[in-house]
Amino acid sequence: MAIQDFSHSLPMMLYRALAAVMPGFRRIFTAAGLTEQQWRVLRVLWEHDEIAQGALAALTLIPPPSLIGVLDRLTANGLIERHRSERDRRVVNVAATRAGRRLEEKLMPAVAEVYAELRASLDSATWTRLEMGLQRLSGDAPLTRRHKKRASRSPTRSKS
Amino acid sequence: MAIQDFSHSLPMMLYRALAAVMPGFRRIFTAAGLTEQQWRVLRVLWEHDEIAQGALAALTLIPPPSLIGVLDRLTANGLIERHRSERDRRVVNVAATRAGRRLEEKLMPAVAEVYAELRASLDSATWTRLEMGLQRLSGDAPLTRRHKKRASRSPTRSKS
DNA sequence: GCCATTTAGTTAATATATTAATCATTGACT
DNA sequence: AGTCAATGATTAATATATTAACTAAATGGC
Repeated sequence: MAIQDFSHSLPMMLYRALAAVMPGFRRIFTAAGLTEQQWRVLRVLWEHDEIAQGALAALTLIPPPSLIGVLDRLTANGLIERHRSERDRRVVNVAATRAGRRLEEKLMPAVAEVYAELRASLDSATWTRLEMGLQRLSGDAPLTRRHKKRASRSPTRSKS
Repeated sequence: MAIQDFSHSLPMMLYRALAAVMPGFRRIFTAAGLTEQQWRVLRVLWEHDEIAQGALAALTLIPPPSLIGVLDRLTANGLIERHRSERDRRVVNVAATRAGRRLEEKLMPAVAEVYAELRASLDSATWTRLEMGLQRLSGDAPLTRRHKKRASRSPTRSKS
């Protein structure tokens, strides 16, 4: 019966949640001349110094064919650089340029502020349960707060 | 601090949840020669007989400029029809053709099955809390189970 | 050391998203 | 009636998503 009502199906609720949440952030990106995908790439590069395109695609959730064009435009704007790996010549590593890194200080404060407002729009229990539900959907480890696992994937990965 | 870790930001968690959930459904659509957006349009038309494009865009979450092309292709495939309203000649009404309606019986069972599996992959409390959190994000009425509202939007709208 | 297989990127073709601008029609107001 | 602002749909330009195919480089046998 739940699925009968299309508008209240889980996928549509997820899409609506994104449609409600993203415009606030997007305003900041576009004001800086960035698309959402370009922002995501930079956001990851600020946490990683140098990263292979495959890993970048996985972290940004940008499909590899789309990533090509996103990186092309970021390169054209002088925000990133691509270096082919010497050890494995199939791999292309990506890094932010100085200009790309400078955007972090320029944009993160405003984004953090919008994020804080978003966070404040829900009570803490609802927020936590929402995160938990989303993690379960994504196949992530349950991660109940009480028995928190330590570094289930990469060993002692810092959250820089 | 939460926002520091990009991968666990709420938007990325929403995107990851969709990326985890949609492929199961998409397999069914594409096997029937439909895109996800075309499916969404049909899904709404099965519940509505006839609907204006603006309302259709809102219900499917397909932006009006994109909807044009989606409807063009559905029309080309004989699954829908467009009729310009006589009362208000700006309005274009959309309806499923017989072929479009036939797809409901052909596809809904498989989709309902995937949806049931998805539903079963979470315990009922987690599912309910997830839905609640998503509704709050979307600015929907809180809708706590205990004090359920009756038909807040359209009066006694059937959930056919 | 050679070959089949796999892996990391890339290209191609089609469909959709985003933003701004345009067009016809309607409604309100004078 | 006539003008103006608002509405519903559409077009245009650019960016991204999706799927399949393709290339180059590495890897695991044999």
